[in-house]
Amino acid sequence: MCAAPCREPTNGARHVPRAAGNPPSPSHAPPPLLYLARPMSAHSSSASNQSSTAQRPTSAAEIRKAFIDFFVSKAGHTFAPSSAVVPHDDPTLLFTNAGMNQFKDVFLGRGKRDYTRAVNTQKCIRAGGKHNDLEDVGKDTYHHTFFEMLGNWSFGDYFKQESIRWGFELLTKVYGLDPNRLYATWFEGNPAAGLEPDLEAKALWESLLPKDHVLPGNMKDNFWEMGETGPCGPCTEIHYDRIGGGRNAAKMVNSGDPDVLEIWNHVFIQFNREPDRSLKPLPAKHVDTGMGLERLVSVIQDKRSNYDTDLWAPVFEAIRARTGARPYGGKLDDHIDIAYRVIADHIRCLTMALTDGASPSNEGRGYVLRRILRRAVRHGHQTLGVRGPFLKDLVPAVVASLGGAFPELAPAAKRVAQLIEEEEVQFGKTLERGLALFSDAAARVKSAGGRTIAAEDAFRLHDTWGFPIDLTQVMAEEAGLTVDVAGYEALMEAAREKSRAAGGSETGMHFPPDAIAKLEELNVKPTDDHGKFAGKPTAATLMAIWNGKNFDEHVEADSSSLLAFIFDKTPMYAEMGGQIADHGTFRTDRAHGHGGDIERASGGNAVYEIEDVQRAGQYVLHIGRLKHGRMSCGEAGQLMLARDRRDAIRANHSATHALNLALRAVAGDEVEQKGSLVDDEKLRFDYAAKAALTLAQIAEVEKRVNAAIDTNLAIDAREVPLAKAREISGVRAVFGERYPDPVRVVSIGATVAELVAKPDSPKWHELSIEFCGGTHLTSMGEAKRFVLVSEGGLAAGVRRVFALTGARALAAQFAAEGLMSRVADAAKLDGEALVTEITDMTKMAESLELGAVARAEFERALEPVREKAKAARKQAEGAARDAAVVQARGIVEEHAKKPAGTPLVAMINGADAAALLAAIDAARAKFADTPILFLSPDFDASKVAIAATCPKSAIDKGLKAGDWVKAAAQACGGAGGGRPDTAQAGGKDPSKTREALDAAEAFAKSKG
RNA sequence: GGGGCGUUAGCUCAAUUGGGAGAGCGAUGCCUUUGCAAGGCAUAGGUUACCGGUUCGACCCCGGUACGCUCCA
Repeated sequence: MCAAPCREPTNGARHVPRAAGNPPSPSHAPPPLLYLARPMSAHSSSASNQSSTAQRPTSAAEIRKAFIDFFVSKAGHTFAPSSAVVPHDDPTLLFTNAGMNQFKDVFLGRGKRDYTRAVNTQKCIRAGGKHNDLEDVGKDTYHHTFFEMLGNWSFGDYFKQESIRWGFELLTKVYGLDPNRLYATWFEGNPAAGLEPDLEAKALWESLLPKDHVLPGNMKDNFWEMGETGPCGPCTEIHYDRIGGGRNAAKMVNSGDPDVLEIWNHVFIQFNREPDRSLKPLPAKHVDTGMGLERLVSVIQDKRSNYDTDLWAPVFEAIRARTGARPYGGKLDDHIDIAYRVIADHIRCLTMALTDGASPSNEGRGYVLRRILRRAVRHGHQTLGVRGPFLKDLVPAVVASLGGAFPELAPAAKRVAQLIEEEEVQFGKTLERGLALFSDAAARVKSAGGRTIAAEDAFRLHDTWGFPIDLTQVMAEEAGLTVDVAGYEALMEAAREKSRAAGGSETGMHFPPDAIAKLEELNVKPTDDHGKFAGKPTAATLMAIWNGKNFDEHVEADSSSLLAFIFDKTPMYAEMGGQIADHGTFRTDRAHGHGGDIERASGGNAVYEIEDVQRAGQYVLHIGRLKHGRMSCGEAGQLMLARDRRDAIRANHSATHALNLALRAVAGDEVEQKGSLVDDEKLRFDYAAKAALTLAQIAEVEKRVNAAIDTNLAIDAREVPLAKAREISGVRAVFGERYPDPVRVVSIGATVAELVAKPDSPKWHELSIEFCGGTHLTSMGEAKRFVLVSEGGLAAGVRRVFALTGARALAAQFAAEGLMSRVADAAKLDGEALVTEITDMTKMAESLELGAVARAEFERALEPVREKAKAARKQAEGAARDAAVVQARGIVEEHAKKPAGTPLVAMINGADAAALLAAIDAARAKFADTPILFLSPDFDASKVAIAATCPKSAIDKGLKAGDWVKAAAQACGGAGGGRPDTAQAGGKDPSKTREALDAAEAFAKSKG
């Protein structure tokens, strides 16, 4: 049994061609390898005997398969398919960024699997958040936004020895890598952090590799942490020297040399990082390894760059075919090659993410995707000279290269391409607007004789129009300008700081994994929550009291501190599956049990109010405050949930199921649930659909759900083995969700027994049958009424509806009826009353909860009433204007008798500012060279409107309209102003109209 | 989650310090033309997203709501 010598001397002799220009190969083959692999431990030797004789994997697909096969056959690892790259059940995570994500709950001690060893290739995206490789993509040969992570795991099963030995065996015997080119690092310890060196890993590696290939590493490189808090531990990294040739590359390990690269990391999880930064040993030790497939393939295929492997070739070819660019040349500093790498990487990432249910948007992960798409589009347009949407045409190439490993790609390809195209078109529009803005800024700079685009402009282009700084720079360059980049960076930093400073704080109860372990130590049994569906008052015993840091034996009333109580059993529902938690109380009554206690003096009864219920592993935490008395562990009492709240939640949850079915019937079979939220006030349902619901469709959906309520369909829920449940025709499961086995089936209109008895009956397609662990009504009639209150877009291709049931739905219906009759009555009103009634009803409609259909009907009914008010207003305005003009004509006639050029000052009745201006126009038509000032008192509104115009001749003499009206306005308690040629003003005291007229006359004379 | 920006005629967008809401395209009508393309003249089309506030006066300033874009976490 030998490792390297069995192979032909490929890796050493056939040298890697340099990416940019081929340097001469080394002139010699490496010396024969002297190293002899030590015998594997008995534990690990048997399963892989055939692998040394089997065909060595070379293509990416074979390499991927070999990894999985090795661990499955080697030691009973279970193949756990890649979880979605969009983590549906972990809001703390933007994208799945490591293989261990789907096992996070296991490491945290909150979840269990029915296996202790797992293997897979995980779809990962690193862009945004803690791991952000986006900016590096394209510039080098090994950063990717999307990549596959091969991994194997032990959950409290094997540890360092097996992990390292199997890893070595896989690399050297299955993949045939030269052990003389492998290096391993081990954790050197950190006295400051109280961490011992990992001498076990060191010794293991020294038994496999030459001693000078086994290197110590520090906290940064060899101690892995999941996040600020959480599971962590020392790790050992395996590095590979691409050059080889007998050299010792130890110094290049972890030094950034692209030829000596980390290929596999084995993490030994044995601690938990607490919020106070201290480390606590975990109850069970785990292994978590990760090896980047793309890198491994480049090593095995003996390519210098990840992009030179068969994983990328089809995508590059698609880019070339679509854009007409010259073929990919593999050079690092060539713009066209950079564009190839960026586009290829990004389209892979987008295709995977969109397939798994994400979509570009303006926040969160959708925003990251938008940025990725735009970056790819820019490289395509600027460098490769494409016009119009083109990324969408690359989707099939990604499907072709990865569809084999990820079967979900092909069915989604069409939808994904469409989403990408829409987003490309949208970006085109944004670009156009930004371009116009840039032209403005550039023109300003040039006309001012400058050569530098101001930092403010560059920042605004970026911040408001999404123009990346490098794009602004390129465009400035083309216009012969530069950009104040330093100033721009400063503004960006200031904006970031502002955004950070305003960040909010989180509240809630921290319940770390070792608290769960402690509960087990204390012999507290898992909470029996079988009663949660019935929700009946339950006699329960208080088993543990968690105060946020420790477990207490007793606790005194204190409304300010939040506690978590664990009972032996509970009727309460913990927040899960989009249904919020129950509220309730736990009461003890000591007075009956023990006579003469101190507690008796203080009333005896103790009350714990439960504000939230959460699951932690097998335990149910009842989070709340002790309002009265004192409580101790072991004490018995009564657990009671808030019944009204529970009933409202049940109604909303059952209605959500009925809604799901109705939507499918009305909007098409492709309607797919994307999420839902059920609480005591409303229900919210997100689903994938191409188009918005029309009003008629909303009405139809309501009709169908209400029909289910009116016929009082019975609801049944029962646990069924998962495989059997999946056979039921018409059953719907949520995308990306993991279901337990057995799974609970909730059916409306047929019993679960009937479904299981005849799973393939086509009848079931017309019923709501869902996998669901929530609380439901026993029959639909209890929901009383269903009203869909709003429908809107959440992201491209995703719609969100809100709906009400029960009393709230009836109230919405009642309010709508009231509003409609008011509209009918309003048609009879006119004048001021009509206007205020319209405003009032509009405000009412805004503040009330109304059905979407009712709201639209109200708007439609109100429309003609609005028209009427509008017409009346226009007519009144016109009449006022006409009246003012008529008066003005009379005044003009009178004034014509005076000497030409005499300023005209006069009063007009019943004119507002606009009418006065019309009057002035009429007068000016007659006397083009005469200063004119009109005013009009309005005793009802306690106002005096004033307007004036001055010809140029008067202005030259110092009679400016602005000053003139001011003089008049001051005489009647007002103010005003305007330009020299026309001005308006107003006074507040109509009784002083005479004084105002006199003041105006006097002012004109003083300038005359 | 927190910022920034925007919302004006059917469309694309203007509107100087708060002082009389405009342009181009489109629409409609008429004229010119054998017809088409086009041209000429004229007309209609606005609660300046919505609700409040400040002011003599608000598209403009302030606050709130809705929707959209965008940046940062």
